[in-house]
Amino acid sequence: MERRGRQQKDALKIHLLNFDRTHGIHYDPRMQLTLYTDYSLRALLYIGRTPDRLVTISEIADFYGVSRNHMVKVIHHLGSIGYLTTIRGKAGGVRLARPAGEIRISEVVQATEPHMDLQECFNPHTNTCPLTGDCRLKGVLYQARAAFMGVLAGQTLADLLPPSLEP
Amino acid sequence: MERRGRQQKDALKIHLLNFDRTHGIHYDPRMQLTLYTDYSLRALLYIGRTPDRLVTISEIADFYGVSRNHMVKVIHHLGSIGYLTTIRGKAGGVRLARPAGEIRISEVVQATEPHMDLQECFNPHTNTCPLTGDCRLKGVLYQARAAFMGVLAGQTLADLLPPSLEP
DNA sequence: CATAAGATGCATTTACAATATATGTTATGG
DNA sequence: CCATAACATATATTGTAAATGCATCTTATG
Repeated sequence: MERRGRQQKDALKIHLLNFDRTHGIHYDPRMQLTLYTDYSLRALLYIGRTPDRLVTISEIADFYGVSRNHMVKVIHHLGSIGYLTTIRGKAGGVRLARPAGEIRISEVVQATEPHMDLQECFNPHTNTCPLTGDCRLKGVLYQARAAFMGVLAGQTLADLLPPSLEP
Repeated sequence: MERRGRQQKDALKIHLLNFDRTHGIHYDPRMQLTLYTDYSLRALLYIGRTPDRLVTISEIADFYGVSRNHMVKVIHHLGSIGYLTTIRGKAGGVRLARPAGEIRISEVVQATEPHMDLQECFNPHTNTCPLTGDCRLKGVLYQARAAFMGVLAGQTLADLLPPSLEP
């Protein structure tokens, strides 16, 4: 609510599907990463920028001014898939479980953005489009998605940290 | 509801943010185009495949088995931005307003997918991330998005039609 | 002029991202 | 050894907007 709420309260809101040519305002995208992925990347950035000590979830959430509950789940997930070492108990906290140079951004996005079916036809289980099989659009969208992920595959967390933190 | 509804009723549903490691099921993406864009592209495909006559909105909606209401708005919008010629009245219908080879897929997506802010920091008006300005992630995501759109920019509607329809 | 087509606005539903709450588990430091 | 501070986990609630439905208007033709 926080993030999009402000935007939506300020703006005249006419949904695209309920498009009103007298106002002609378009808003609200879908080609976006979830806030969950956003927070995952931000958490890694923060932790990567603080390599000398453990950081707590509260610290990260406070820094970004976001819900601690969200961050708890983000951190837990990143820990469970091997990006973070989490240490319970008093004086606990989290740190990177691998060198920043080995954390590939495309992999983080894939791990946090469960699937990236751009269109209905990407999921054969739910697809209903009768053109499937005789339609070249899907292939093109696949290529586009591959190009997108290809850029992210060329970057690691280390590449995204400030130069001063480079080894 | 139709499209995602089926998928969601069949599957065990545990939201990623409410991730449950005992089940461990991830679902529900966000890196996807809106159904609105989906329908826009499908409508263009159908109309492009029927170059010899006018087609009606009902015909398109029936073909794909989707809401006619949706399709009405999609067609109207595509008409208002110059992709379609719409003809009212009895014996009316729609046809392409330009040759299929001049309808660039990237432009259709941009016209129907209003903005594509992958992350909060893409919109300076609502951004709250304190790293902005000292964070290299945004630039990388920009590059990735550009790569995505670049692939779509290399394709026109004509490229997506069956070979038999090529001039 | 009845009818079949698109145009338009508004109301409703539903999904789910986001958030909140509650409680459990672990480990340390005094 | 236990109070406390940290992460772990499950469930419930909320808010937004995508998706859909419905009603009516406008246009043109056979």
